[in-house]
Amino acid sequence: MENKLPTITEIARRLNISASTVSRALHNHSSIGLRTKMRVQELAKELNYEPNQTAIFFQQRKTFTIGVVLPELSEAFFSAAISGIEDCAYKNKYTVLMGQSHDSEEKEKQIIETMKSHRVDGLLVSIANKTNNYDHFESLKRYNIPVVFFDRIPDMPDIHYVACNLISGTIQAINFLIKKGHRIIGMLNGPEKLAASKEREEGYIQAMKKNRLKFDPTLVVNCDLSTDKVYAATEHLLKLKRKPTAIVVFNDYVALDAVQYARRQKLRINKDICFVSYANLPISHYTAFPPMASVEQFPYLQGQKATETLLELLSNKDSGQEGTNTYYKIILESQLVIKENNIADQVL
Amino acid sequence: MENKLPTITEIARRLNISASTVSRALHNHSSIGLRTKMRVQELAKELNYEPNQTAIFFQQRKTFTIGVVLPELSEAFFSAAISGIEDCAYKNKYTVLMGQSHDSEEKEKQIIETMKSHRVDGLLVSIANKTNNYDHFESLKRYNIPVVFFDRIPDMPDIHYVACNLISGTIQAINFLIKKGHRIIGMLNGPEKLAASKEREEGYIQAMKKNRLKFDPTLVVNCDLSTDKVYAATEHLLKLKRKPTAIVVFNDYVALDAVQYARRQKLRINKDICFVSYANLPISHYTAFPPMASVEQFPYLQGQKATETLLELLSNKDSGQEGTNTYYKIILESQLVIKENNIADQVL
DNA sequence: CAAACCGGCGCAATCGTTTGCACATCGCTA
DNA sequence: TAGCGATGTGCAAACGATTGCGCCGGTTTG
Repeated sequence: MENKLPTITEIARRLNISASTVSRALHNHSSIGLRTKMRVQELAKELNYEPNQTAIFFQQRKTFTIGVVLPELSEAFFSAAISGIEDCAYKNKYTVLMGQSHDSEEKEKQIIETMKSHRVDGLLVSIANKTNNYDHFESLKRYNIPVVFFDRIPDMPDIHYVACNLISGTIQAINFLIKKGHRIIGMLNGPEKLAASKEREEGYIQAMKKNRLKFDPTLVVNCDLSTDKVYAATEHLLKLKRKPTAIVVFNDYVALDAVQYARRQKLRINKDICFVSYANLPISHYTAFPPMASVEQFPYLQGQKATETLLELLSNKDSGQEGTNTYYKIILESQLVIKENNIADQVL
Repeated sequence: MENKLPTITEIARRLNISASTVSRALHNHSSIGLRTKMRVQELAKELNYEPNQTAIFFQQRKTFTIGVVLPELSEAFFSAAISGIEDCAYKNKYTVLMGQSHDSEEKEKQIIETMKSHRVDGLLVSIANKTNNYDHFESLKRYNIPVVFFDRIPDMPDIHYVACNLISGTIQAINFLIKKGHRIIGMLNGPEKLAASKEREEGYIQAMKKNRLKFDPTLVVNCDLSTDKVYAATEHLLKLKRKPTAIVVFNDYVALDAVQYARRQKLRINKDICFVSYANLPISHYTAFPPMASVEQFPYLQGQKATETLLELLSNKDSGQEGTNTYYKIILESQLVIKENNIADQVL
């Protein structure tokens, strides 16, 4: 029953020709006679021949596989991103090898090792929260394995990346709040060293300046994104003497927790306190107190663009012209989405 | 700059010994002298040697890769499942190749082909909604590539699978509703041919019987899960002469839409009409009108169990004893989770 | 008529690793 | 001194596909 997969040699044996002829026949090589081609292709189909990719990978030093390393598959942002990655890779006949770092630097390193030994052609990486040391990426460079970072970008020179410009989105968000009459606006930001956090703060500062409002650093708090810390950070903001009437929150999940906290304090959402956040997750449609607006970061698109970029790097590499020291830095503009039909505004 | 990856042959050349000795030294083979071992391992470390997996895969006819095929990566259920799969695979030194069918049979077939040619050691599959024909799975069997299905199980004999027993969960759900005083209970079910739909209906029927209530088939409607169809199905149920006071809905997402529809009809949720659903998604905590209860299906655990099962099949295969015609049919019990702290019950 | 050419095909090397087997060297025993 | 078992190492085949090169026979060309 052990149905051996047919090989090119087997076909050659049956037809009394050489393996090289079979190979060329299957590739429609011009130097093979029509009769032979036909015979080969017929038998190949009959035997259900399929080339052994592992042999080809080995021989060609190319696996048509890209590795994806990201913190958490079950987070909506990343699952949308990987969906975009997989779709794009699939269209280009690449497959996707996956690993999640769970935000641990150690695991990230190990995954990169595994992927390297699997000889992925290239990597897409969204780095772990806790990663401080970037040696493992440097080593990839030495071995000429291209990497495109997306969303969570390390602070390294000479890298390719795709990211969303959060500055513009943040400015839009602040402008929106100011137009609504808010003057004291807090920011519940993520971990300080994330570029994403820095951009949010940068946007915040710029927007305040443009609106001729004073930038008050005490209104910006950083925290990691665990529920406890979010509660604490929200508490901190709400207990300030200059108490904000609106808070811009790191993302929709965090906003849910912040809202939760505020409600426990008997604050009326959208009256006593307003929230604006990032991500624009579809679930917000259904939540009791969605943020008034959310900055869309287009994860699917980011995944897609990152994949396209990587594939381009790979094709340049194949065609020999590698030395080009240009680095792709692709910035998507974020986009503030204002929520209509806020359920909380409706009658129960 | 083109830093060639070091090979076993390179190490052998430098040390003036043979490649086979190097190979054995690196594997700590007992027949290699201590001195030689040391020298080899030292140089290997110095050169940062890493075995070329593609060569090993090729040689050993084993890739330490499992393929995962599922409908939609960005759905919470599947992203949790794949998270479990990846974690479990990683622990056992396997990597995960991914493909999403987007519920298309055609794409599912193509992905299976790709994975076959990538020589994955085995597959984990949750089948596409629209898959009717199972030939592509039969062919895997012929080639002795083990498959473990999870969650969405095809109606085939002699397969391995991991699934959640929804009957018990459904019975719990109905019992819960009956205890709350409901007598006319509707069911908004998924596509008829899904085993998951059948189980829900089966549970519904059993629960009604046990409670000595008449089973009224008109109270059960099937629909695909698009928003439009859900609206239509909800409308249908709510316009019945024997109008239900509670509805058991296919999953939390669908429940959100059903709730949406009911509210547009000015129905008061949890008063005029109650909902119970499946999945127990964390977002339900934050939604305005979460179902009163939800049947947890443990996606992460399912992924994990499915992976463990597959790995066991693989290790049996390696140790030669394949013929065993036993099929793993692993059933997890689902679990009704009753939502406390229903936001809708609270004061705005 | 010889030379050049070309279509059609096979030979053999290559990729990096593993592994069965043979071989050499050693000390030890009978 | 022959024989033996360890011990340590190398040889070579194998995995399946690709590809540069060369060979053979036939046709065209000068």
